Amino acid sequence: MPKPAAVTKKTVVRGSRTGRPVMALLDLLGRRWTLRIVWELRDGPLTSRALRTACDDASPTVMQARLSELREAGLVELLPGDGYRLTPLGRELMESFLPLHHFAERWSKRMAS
Amino acid sequence: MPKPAAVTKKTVVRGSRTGRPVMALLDLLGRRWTLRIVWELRDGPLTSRALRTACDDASPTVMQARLSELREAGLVELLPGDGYRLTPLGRELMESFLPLHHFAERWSKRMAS
DNA sequence: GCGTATCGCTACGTTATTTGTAGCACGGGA
DNA sequence: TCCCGTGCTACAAATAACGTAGCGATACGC
Repeated sequence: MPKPAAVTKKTVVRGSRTGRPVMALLDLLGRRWTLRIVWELRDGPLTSRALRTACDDASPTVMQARLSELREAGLVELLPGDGYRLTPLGRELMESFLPLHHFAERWSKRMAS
Repeated sequence: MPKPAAVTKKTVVRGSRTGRPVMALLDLLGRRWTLRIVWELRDGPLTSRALRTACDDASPTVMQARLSELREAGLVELLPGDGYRLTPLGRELMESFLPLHHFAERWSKRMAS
């Protein structure tokens, strides 16, 4: 097993030495594809391969790693038959991200001008 | 590629920069230390070294790379004498991030139990 | 049964990114 | 002058991600 428990073993290390939860979240979300995965799951469950396709065909290696981390973080769950979906907690995360989505629109317009 | 549209649910955009601002933001923030830098600048300007110390002593190489990206994105600026600080736009980003900060608290409590 | 398809997931070699350490040029005091 | 602190960079080592292939399991149609 190459990567059994990344979140509770490494993430929390790098992020939460000070005990601030936001650091752990910053560390978890500051990895490639993590935020994207949550974002792509906003409209419903996706199979691992559909998720991979949705995420610019990210490599399955890192995809599985992120999914394991997100599952261990209680944000994503696997439903046999339907694929992956956000847990209620993961949905909270997604909704908390919405202001950033709206900011992206303003940011884009501001940068274009 | 192998799967055109197995999931007819959303037909997700492929390519982060093909038109959706949120993808560009996701791409920018999905890099190590980027979100952390914005977060650490929330209370005022910091010198590059103070910022590095605040960010768990991140290497100066990646620090400068992120700062260049953030400056190019119009989110951070350098004031000769005071160090780096958020631009008004960067402050908007930081405020948009606050819900995620609050979520982190709930997430931490939920995970602890 | 068999062949084929999908699913979640993994092995492994190659490539890209990050790290750690050292150091540069510049400027502002003492 | 020398000493600091600033922003910033070089460069090899370590790490993370990529890309391709493939596994075992499951579910179909034949």
